[in-house]
Amino acid sequence: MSRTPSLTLALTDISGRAETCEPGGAAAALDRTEAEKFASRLRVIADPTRLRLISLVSAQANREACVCDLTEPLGLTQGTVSHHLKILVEAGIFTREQRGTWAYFGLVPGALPALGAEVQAL
Amino acid sequence: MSRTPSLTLALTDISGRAETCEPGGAAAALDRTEAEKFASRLRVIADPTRLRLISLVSAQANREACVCDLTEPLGLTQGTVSHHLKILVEAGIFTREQRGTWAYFGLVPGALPALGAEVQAL
DNA sequence: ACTATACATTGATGCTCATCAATATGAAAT
DNA sequence: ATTTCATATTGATGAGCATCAATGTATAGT
Repeated sequence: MSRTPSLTLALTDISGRAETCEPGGAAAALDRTEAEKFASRLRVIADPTRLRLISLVSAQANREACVCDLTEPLGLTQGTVSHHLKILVEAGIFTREQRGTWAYFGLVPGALPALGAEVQAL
Repeated sequence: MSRTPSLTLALTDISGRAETCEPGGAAAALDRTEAEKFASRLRVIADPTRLRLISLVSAQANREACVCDLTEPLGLTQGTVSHHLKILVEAGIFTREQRGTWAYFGLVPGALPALGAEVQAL
């Protein structure tokens, strides 16, 4: 990161793609590393348990939930749920806030819409 | 499918979700089978090789390509490329048209935008 | 200090799947 | 018919990963 940060890169930099803009929305073909990065981000939500976690938190009243709220409706071990939550947090999809003994997880605003937009831009 | 097909299910039936429409876009939590189906569709594009196939075909002049055009830029075996193309066709993302000895693959219009919209609707 | 609760981590296990080499299918040309 | 080219399929192999049981860590309450 040797360049001075710009204030105008927000919308065009979401995908991490080059700034070329062919008509019709088609950019140049993805190289190996670009494809691997995008695929690994998609793999985060390409899992039934994590999809259910996302929809469970969304359906929650406060838009947040702790592990103990999530382990029972999923029918999975507490350790497994904790594992998936960690993946979602590291992917920037979930936030994690510790309050006393509890850890509350919530959706990062705009994360999933951004991912969906990248799929549509393919 | 015992019901008479309706002409008005188009937009609401894309996701295969129930027709409940809570304010804020949050639907009820996905059950196990719904989540598995959605995840398996996402797994199709959560692969670097298939992402590159999609972008390669998109970048093609005629928006279509045969296997021999794709196997070299990917640096993979012909059998492997054929394998991924089959998965993309079965997922409804690619079309396949046989012309003589060649098989031409192209994008199904609207397939990826629909998938991206479902991600955004999470 | 001790106990109980909430969450994280570790190690092991089994399944899914991407990839290759090899072979099969099928169509076109000579 | 035979050869050649394009694609599909099969079987094997190895890597990634979801899951569990067990254990570790930290916080709150008694």
